Amino acid sequence: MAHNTPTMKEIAKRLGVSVTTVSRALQNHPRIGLRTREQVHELVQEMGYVPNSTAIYLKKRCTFNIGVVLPFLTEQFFSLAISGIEDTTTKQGYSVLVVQSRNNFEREKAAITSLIKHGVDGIIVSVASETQTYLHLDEAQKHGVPVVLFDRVIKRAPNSCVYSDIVVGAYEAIAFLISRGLRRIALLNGPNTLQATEERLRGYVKALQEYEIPVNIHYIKSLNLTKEDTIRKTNELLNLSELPQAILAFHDYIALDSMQVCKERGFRINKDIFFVSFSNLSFCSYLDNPPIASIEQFPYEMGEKAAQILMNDITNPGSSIRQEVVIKSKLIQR
Amino acid sequence: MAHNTPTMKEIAKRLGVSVTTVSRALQNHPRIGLRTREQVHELVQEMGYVPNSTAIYLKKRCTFNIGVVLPFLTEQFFSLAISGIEDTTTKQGYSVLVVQSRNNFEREKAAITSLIKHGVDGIIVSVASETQTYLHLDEAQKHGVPVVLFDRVIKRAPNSCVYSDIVVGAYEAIAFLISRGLRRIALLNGPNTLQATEERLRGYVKALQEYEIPVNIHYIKSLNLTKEDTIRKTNELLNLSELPQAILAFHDYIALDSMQVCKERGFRINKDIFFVSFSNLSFCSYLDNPPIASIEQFPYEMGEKAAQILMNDITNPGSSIRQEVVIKSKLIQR
DNA sequence: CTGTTAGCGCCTTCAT
DNA sequence: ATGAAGGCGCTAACAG
Repeated sequence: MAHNTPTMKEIAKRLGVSVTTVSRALQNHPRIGLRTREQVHELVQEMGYVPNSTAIYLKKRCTFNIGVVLPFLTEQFFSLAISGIEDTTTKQGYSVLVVQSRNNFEREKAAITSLIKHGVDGIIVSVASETQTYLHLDEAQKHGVPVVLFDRVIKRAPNSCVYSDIVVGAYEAIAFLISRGLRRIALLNGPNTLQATEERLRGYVKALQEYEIPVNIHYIKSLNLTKEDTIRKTNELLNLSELPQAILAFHDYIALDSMQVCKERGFRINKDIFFVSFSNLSFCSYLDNPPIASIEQFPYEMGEKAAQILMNDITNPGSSIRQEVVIKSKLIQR
Repeated sequence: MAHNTPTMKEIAKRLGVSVTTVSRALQNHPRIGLRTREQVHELVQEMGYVPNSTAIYLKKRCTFNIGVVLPFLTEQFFSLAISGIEDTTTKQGYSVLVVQSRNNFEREKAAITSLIKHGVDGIIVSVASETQTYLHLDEAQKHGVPVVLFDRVIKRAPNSCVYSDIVVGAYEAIAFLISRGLRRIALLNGPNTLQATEERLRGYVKALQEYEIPVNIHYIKSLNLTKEDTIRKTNELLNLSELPQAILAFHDYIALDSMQVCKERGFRINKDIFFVSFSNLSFCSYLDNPPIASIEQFPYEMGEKAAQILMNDITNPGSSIRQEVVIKSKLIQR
């Protein structure tokens, strides 16, 4: 329970100077004797002195920690986003506190409270599928802790946010399938609480309408993102008298589970039924029959951008205006 | 740059009591007026007071943060381990600072220094493939920050560590292949710096010897865990006049890349050449031809155990004796 | 039951 | 060029 790092006080004592002098030497303050500065730096090396950022916090009011709250680290999409966040924040001396919400609203709320308690200087959030409100984000703002949302954003929230142009992505995916001569296209969509769900639907409908294909309500399923639900809804699609020829999945994980159901029921992937999905996860390249296309959303870049905005909000608390950044997605054919 | 959380001082002022009283009320100190306590709690709610753990740190000498350093969050193995760590530490009010080393020693070293600077109470490390020394871990110990290693451990290090019984795992994997009638078995092993590499080799050799199969030195390759190297070494194996019938891979990611090379060169997976690997990653179940067996290493449990040991080291700094915990692995046939 | 005092490690005026 | 003093938010003796 006790860090025993040497303190400035000890260095000062061994050098027979005041703590102030040591402090200034460490900050390369101009008005300090060259000789003294050198001695201090030597001793710092020798004693392995590390400044106590916790104490600095009390003065400067910042911990150089930021918090990240997201559904699952195990989804590559999010771990890539973390990498983007980490790379831009560490450059500025910030570390990253990671908490998983597991798509549970209560956990998400607790995570944010906990992060505030731990004194983070800012928070980046990708909300849980359950989350329907942004009041828990307000709490952070109230404490002067800026919040930036990414990917799973709540657009009516007052926070800056970074997300990809899902409507366009979904539109292009459907257009691609239609160009392949497919017309009966189903949509395994996400939970209705998510903005991203609505946008996929918009792109889907838009493309169908443009190509004058009637929208079949039975082809549109809303999932809660659990495996069981994916299996159930896929079976519902496969039980229809007018079988869909293709499925646009909410993301690759959903596609994978759905594809498995199809295979088990004797459908040949990308022959009897085609798949297109979001995320473009790298491991799909190992599949014999991956989705024929996937919408790359550049999670690393999204994390990067979100971190940049947050860093800016932290550094210039005054000038922080709400930003909405759209990362262009890209349809990758396989 | 400024958290504007209400402080105890303000609560005290509004209630016309001293800060101490508020402090005690908050801790449910026995010697405090019931009435006062209630008033304090009410005001805390109303003002949204959150204790400043940074300030508490100065007294208690603990930040309730722990650091985790590991190669890649994008490897499911590690993100599962994080979940195990997170679940056991959050129970005790600790948060997790995550830093990725990307298998680079310098990054790992910098990560540890940074974590110390951020005042973490303890650190959990899975070392980079490049790492050959544990001197950078000593630095933490010197600062009174306990360190626990997991999975990628350095066993001659003075730290507690948690790892799986790789020798047994490799042995069972090879025995399994032999029981399938395969005798020419190659080993795509990890970098020689890792303990885990040597252990895989031990298990491999032991099994072959027990079944009186000569060890062919050309069947044993040491990889640096990059994709390029995996491709190169797999090609070397496939160029041998006596082709291996099976390959034991360092882990599933290696197996996947290696399998792809085999496929490209016209070998049929699990017909012409069989694969077995470590990790038992969930997404392998989506493959048409996954490795016929994989050694499950229970990363979640490993993280959990490492966190438990660390929590104990932090809470009882005196009684911390070096522990070495072995998590039993399990051969999963597919 | 409550208040006073001192101090955790560091930074920042204000003096010297 | 250097020191002394005060304070960031909180806790913990020590007094009442």
